[in-house]
Amino acid sequence: MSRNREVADRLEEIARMLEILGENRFKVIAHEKAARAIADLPQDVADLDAKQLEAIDGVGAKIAAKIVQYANTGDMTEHAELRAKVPEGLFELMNLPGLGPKTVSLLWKDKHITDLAGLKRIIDDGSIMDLPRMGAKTVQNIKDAIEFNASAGARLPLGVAMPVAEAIVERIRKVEGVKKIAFAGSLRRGKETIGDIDILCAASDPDAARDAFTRQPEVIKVLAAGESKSSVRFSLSSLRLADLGGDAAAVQVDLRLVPEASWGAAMLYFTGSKEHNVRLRERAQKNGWTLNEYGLYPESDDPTPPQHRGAKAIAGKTEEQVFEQFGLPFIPPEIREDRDELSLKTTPRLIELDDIKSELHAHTTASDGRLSIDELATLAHARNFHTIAVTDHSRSSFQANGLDEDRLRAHIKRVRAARVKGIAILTGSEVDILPDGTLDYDDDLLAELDVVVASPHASLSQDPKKATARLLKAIEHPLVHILGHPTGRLLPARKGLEPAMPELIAAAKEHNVALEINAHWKRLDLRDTHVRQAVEAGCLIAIDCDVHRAEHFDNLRYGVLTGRRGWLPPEQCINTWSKARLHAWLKEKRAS
DNA sequence: GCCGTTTTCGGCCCGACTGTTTTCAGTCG
Repeated sequence: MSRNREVADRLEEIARMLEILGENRFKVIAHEKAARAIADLPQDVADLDAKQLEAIDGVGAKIAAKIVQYANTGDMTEHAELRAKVPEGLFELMNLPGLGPKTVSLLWKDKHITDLAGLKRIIDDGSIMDLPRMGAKTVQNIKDAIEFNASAGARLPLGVAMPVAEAIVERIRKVEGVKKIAFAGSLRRGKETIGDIDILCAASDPDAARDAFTRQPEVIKVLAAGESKSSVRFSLSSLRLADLGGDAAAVQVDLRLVPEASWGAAMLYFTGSKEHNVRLRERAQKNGWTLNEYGLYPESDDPTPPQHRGAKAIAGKTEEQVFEQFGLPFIPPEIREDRDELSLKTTPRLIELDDIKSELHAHTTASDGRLSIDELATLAHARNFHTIAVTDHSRSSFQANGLDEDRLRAHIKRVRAARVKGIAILTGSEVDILPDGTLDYDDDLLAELDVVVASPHASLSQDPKKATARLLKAIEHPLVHILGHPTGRLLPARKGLEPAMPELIAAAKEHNVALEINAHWKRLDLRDTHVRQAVEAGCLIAIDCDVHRAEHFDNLRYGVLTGRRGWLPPEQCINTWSKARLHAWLKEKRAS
C-alpha cells in the first residue's frame, strides 16, 4: 500500500518542529512543499529511487534521501532526532488558532509548557502573563481557542458548508449598497471538506455590509472586524448536528470587503489554492509585475503597496482578465491546486451539472429507500434525466433490508411493469461485493438485470492487499457495469478500504467498468485525486446520487464538483451519454 | 532545503488584523 501519507506526515512534522526550533523559515517551507508533493503523488513513493524522487518538483537531494531511508528501514533519522528534542504535546498547541511557532516556542522555553494541560495551568494561575506581549485579551483568545478546538476543530463536509455559505450570501446580498457577493475559498474549489467559509463582497456602503455580517443571530464571537476583513465564529446548532458526522458546532466565516474594480483579483486571491496563488505570483514576478488581492501591477521600487499609491492596475476587474495577462486561459476554480493547471493552453471542458442525464444508483422502499419506483422515476424525470436505474441492496446488506433472490425476482417484475412518461426505468441491483470479492447473487440472476452496481459494504477495514484483490475480482466480473463507492469511506470518520488504486483503474479500463463518484457529501468516493488518476488513464466514470430519499438528488452537484476537481470531461462520464449510447453500453455486458 | 530563459548563489508571495506596543511582532490565509 502506498506509504505516501506516512512520508508526507513525517515531512510535515519535521516542518513543524523546525519552526518551533526557530530554524530558517525557507527550510520549513521546503519541507511543507515536499510533503504536499508526496501526498499528491499517484504512485507509491516507496517504489521510487532517489533520482526519480528528485525529479518531483519540491523534492531535492536531501529530502529524497530521507524518503529513501524511510522506505527502506521505516525510520527517518532527522525526524527521530527532532522528536527527541521537541515534545510531542507542542503539536496540539500549534494547532490552536492564534498560537503559532513563536508563541509555542516561548511557552516551551520560558515556561516549560509541553502540552495543552500545562497551557491551561499557567492560564489559570495567571503566570502566562509573565510572557512578553501577553495581555488580557491575548490570554482570553487562547482560552476561547482551546474551548473552540474542543467543541469543533474538525473540518466541515462540503455538503454542510455549502448551504450555510449560500444562506449567508443571500442574506448579505439584501443589504443596501451590496453590489457583488460570492463565496470563495476551498468551498468554491469544491473540496470535500472545508476549514472555513470565505465570502467576498463589494459594496458602496461597506460598513452596512460588515454590520449585517457580524450581527447575524448565529454569530457566537466576532474574531475580527477591520476595514477590509471581518471574521466570526458562526454557530451551526440550528442544523441537524447528527448530519455533521462529528461534533462540529461552529464554523469560522470570513467576510472580505473589496473594491469592485478589484473583484477579479480578490476572487482569484481568496479562492486559492494557496499553492496556485504562489505559482501565479512567481509568474508575475518573472514578468516584472506584482500580483495581490487588489490587482496585477507593474513592479516598482516604491515600498508603498501599489493600490495605496494610486498605481494603475494592468488587470484585476475579472479573473478572466488576470489570467489573460498571464497568457493563460480561464482556469476553473476546482482545478486551481498547482497540479499542472498553469500549463493549460485552453480552458478544459469539465463536466457540469447540466451534462448529467441519468441516475444509475437508486434505492426504493423495496430495500432501505423512502421512495416508490414511480416516485423515484418521476423525480428523475423532473431533472430531465432520460434514464433511472432501480438498484436496491442485495441480500447480504441485511441492515439495509437487502433483497434475497425471490424478492429480487419479484422486484424486477414490478420495475419492468412501471411506466413514467418520458423516462426509461431500468432494473438493477447494488450488489454487495463480499469480503472475498464474490458477488452477492448468482450470475444467472445478475444477467437478468439491466444495470449491476457492485459495491463494498462490509469488512471495510480489511488490509489493502485483500481489498485490492476483492475489488479487482468484482471489476473483472463480466456482468458488472459500475464499481459503486469503491473505498466505502465515510467522511469524516471512516477511512474505508485502501486498495492499490492504479491497479483498480487499469482493470476498470480493461474490463470496461465505470468507477463511481458517489455524490453523497459523506462519501465523495472516488475522491478527487483518484478521479484525476482514473481520468488520465482513460477510465469511465459514473456520477450517481445513491438516492434513498428525494433530497438526495440535490447531492449531485457535490459529485460533479468532485468530478471537476479530477479534470473529468463530460464524455468520459457515462451519465452524460445519450439514452441510446448508454443503453447500448449497458447491453454490451449482456451480449456475450 | 529547493531552484535556475539573471543557473551553483542568493533569492524564496503579499497583505490584513490584533494586541501589544509608541512602531511592530505574530498569526493567518
